[in-house]
Amino acid sequence: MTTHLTGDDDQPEYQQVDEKRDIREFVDFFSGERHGRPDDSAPDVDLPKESSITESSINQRLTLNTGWLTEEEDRTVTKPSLHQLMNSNLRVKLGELKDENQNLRRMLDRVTKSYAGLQTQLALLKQDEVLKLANATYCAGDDSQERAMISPPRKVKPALFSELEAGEGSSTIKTEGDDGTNNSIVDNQMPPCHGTLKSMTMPMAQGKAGSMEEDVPEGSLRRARVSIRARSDAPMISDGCQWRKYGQKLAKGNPCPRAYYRCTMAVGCPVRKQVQRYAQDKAILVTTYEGSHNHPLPAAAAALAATTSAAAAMLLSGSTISSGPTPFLPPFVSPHHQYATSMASYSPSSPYPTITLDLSHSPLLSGPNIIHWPPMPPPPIFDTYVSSDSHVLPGSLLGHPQNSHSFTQTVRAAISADPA
DNA sequence: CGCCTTTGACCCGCGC
DNA sequence: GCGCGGGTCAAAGGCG
Ligand SMILES: [Zn+2]
Repeated sequence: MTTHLTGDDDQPEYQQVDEKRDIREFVDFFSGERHGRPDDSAPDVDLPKESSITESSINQRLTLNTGWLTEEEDRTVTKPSLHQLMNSNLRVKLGELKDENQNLRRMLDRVTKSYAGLQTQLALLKQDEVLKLANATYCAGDDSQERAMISPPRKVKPALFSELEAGEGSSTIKTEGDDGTNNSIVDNQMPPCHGTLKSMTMPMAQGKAGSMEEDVPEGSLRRARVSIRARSDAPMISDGCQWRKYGQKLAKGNPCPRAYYRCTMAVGCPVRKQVQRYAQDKAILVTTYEGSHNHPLPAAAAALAATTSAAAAMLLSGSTISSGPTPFLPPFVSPHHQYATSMASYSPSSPYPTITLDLSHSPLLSGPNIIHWPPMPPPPIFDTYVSSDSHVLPGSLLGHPQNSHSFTQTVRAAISADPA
């Protein structure tokens, strides 16, 4: 599991290099989106195939990603006079786009770095935990959770919960408690490196039965919570999993009821999630995930899981270090970072350590309803890069150019709510 | 017909 | 022991 990570030091580096390319494409894509419409229709990225070199390259990439765009442009630019006019316009636009691209690129860079850092931390934590926890609780497969177990009061029973609030502007992830949940599967929280892979590969074999020591003794108690916040109009976030509502209650402090969902993708899947809205700001949706899936997850779900786990890891690592009750930023995230892509905070409110990841300023999040991500994330370009030899999923999140893409997608997807 | 939501009852831990 | 609050169960009904 950690084998890969060991080399983290190096990884990030070339990752970046490779990433730059991807980022560029990525960025371009976004910029187009922004200028155009928020949604799919947006592909209007009207990059002309002007004369610039970069552009051509960009165009190519775009073409790869979304070929149709270019075509459209072609059509539009049929007339000569129009052509000229458009050219100038386009140039201006291009300039703007470039700027934006740069900004976005930087941001992405940071995000990527943060992510890499998280991964590293995760790996380290994992190792530590394994040693420490050896008997304490078993952390077997899951990574994310284990870090969660740092050393909270062990009474917590519920296991891992993560709330996800999607929003355009901000999203927060909280983690609390430790895991100890079961077997290894872990779904949501798993980092791509280990977890995802595992979960994907291993069917539900373990379900509940698999784990022996686990927590079952008390009756299915788990410990570890991760919460994510985002703003979304939709009632629920589309995370790639299928859920069945099994209960609803009014939270005492909140006029808005809290809904309880259970994963129905597999029969015995222990994963649950709760969705809640803020009374004051109904635009904010809080989704809490708990448990580990005992079945393979769709890419989208996996990505989200990875994100969550990363957040959890960050939280734990941070809490361990600073143990401060107040919000803190992970080491790898520069505080001054204007984008403040992710922020973790420790909440004293709950018995367990609670981490909050705040992506609020991340522009990436800003599209409320984007599309549903595809089940498998193989964007054209990336495919060529990665899918050929490595597992698309895990690899992408881990340390490939893709991961930035995946990450982003994850977030966006998370945000994009499902109009259920 | 299968899957899902709804909804009140029920369970359980916790504080008094 | 009691009340409270959070979480879950399961019957009943809805939907495609
Ligand atoms: Zn599941």
